[in-house]
Amino acid sequence: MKLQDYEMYRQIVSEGELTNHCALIVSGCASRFKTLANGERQINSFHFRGDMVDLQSALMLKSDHSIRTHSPCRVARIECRAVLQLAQQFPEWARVLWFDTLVDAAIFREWTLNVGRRSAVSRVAHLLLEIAHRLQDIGESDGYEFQMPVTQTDLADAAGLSAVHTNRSLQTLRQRGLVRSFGRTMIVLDMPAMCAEAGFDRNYLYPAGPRGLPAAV
Amino acid sequence: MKLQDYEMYRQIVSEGELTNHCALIVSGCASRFKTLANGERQINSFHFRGDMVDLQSALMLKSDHSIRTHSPCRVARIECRAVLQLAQQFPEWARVLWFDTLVDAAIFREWTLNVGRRSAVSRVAHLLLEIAHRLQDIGESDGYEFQMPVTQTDLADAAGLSAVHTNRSLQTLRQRGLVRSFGRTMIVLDMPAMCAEAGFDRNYLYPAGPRGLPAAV
DNA sequence: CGCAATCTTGAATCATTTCAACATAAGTGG
DNA sequence: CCACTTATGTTGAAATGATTCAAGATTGCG
Repeated sequence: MKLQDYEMYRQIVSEGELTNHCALIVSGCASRFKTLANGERQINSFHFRGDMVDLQSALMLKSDHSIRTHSPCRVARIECRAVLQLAQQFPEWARVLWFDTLVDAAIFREWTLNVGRRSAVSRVAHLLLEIAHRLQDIGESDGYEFQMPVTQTDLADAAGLSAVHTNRSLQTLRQRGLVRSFGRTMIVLDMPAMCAEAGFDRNYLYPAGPRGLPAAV
Repeated sequence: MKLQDYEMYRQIVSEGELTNHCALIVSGCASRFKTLANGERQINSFHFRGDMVDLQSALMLKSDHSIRTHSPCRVARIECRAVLQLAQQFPEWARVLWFDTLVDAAIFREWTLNVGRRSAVSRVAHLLLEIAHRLQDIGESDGYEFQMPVTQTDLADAAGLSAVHTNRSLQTLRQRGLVRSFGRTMIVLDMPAMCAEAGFDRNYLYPAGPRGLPAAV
């Protein structure tokens, strides 16, 4: 295992690349994304301190997506072999890793719903609420106020919207008094209304844990 | 383990439900989906013979999504406990199950890209190509010709489009000579053009396997 | 201070949805 | 085998929602 520091907006992993390491984020914010031939980008997930991103590399030779930092990041790079051995030797660890992947998958499903079926305003609201919860988990938010970890352009790539329309959707949320923001600070003013607008149900982030096991990894 | 038969358009699992069993599809076609409060539906994946759908139930108490049949289906229902024990006792099995979940996740990522960033015509083309490959895998297609397992309305719910626009996108593909179809029969006439239109790269379906292991489950 | 990135705005265009109607196919019972 | 019914597919026209482009305002950084 080796610690490695990345600057803001650096690509940690590139689509199609052969991977030898899994990456655990020690500090900062990163995202996983895929791109189209014309360069359009779809962000699949955001990741923060404590997230094991790229866990799939343990079993898959090539990465089907890229990973990029949205801030300076400290990353612990763990050899795939080591992760595999862990899973091989300790069934409890195999289960924890599997569970982590299952949670990932649940988040992807929710995002597909978000991008596929929700209105622009709802999509943006949903993303904000997910970020609020994720940051709360790691003690960087009280669940209402937080520092936006990404730009509106990146938010747009996560929402499947243009940057301009993402901006306008954000304004709608502000005008309706659901959020307030200045600079990078974002504050959810009316949580019930936000959840209603977003159709947000936190369960997908915190699935009732492994049978007979604590849910937390 | 118990075999169970379902009619067409029956819900096998419902969102929020407590689950005791994992489901393996023995025959037929099913889909996983999530719904919005207003009833709009987003299909997350299609499943065919041999697919372990609902594998997540092994570790998660509640289901975050629903599963529905698109044809009469025979399903093998396996107790979650049994699946867990398998993983617990045999590291190879733990690895296989984990790998299956990782492939699932890769497909979800591709779908999010599809729905979030591709044009209507490309989305539909991409879905058709995925279905063609999946059916080829189980010997129900030569990769070009197959029986559409779902209606256009369901295709629309997978593409994140309205049924009407899905129909028109399909017509565009026909007019441009990329596919031909009559009744439920669908034929890809110009595979290179289809792949180009869809931005289709089969790798996400067949990730290079577990290190030192055959990829197939 | 000045540059570069990010955010915001307006107006024109384009893609997609909606609605409502009709056409076709598939399945059911007489 | 036909008439009936229902599900699915197709069409056109109007309305909506989102994108694009190009410009200006603001912020953060060196």
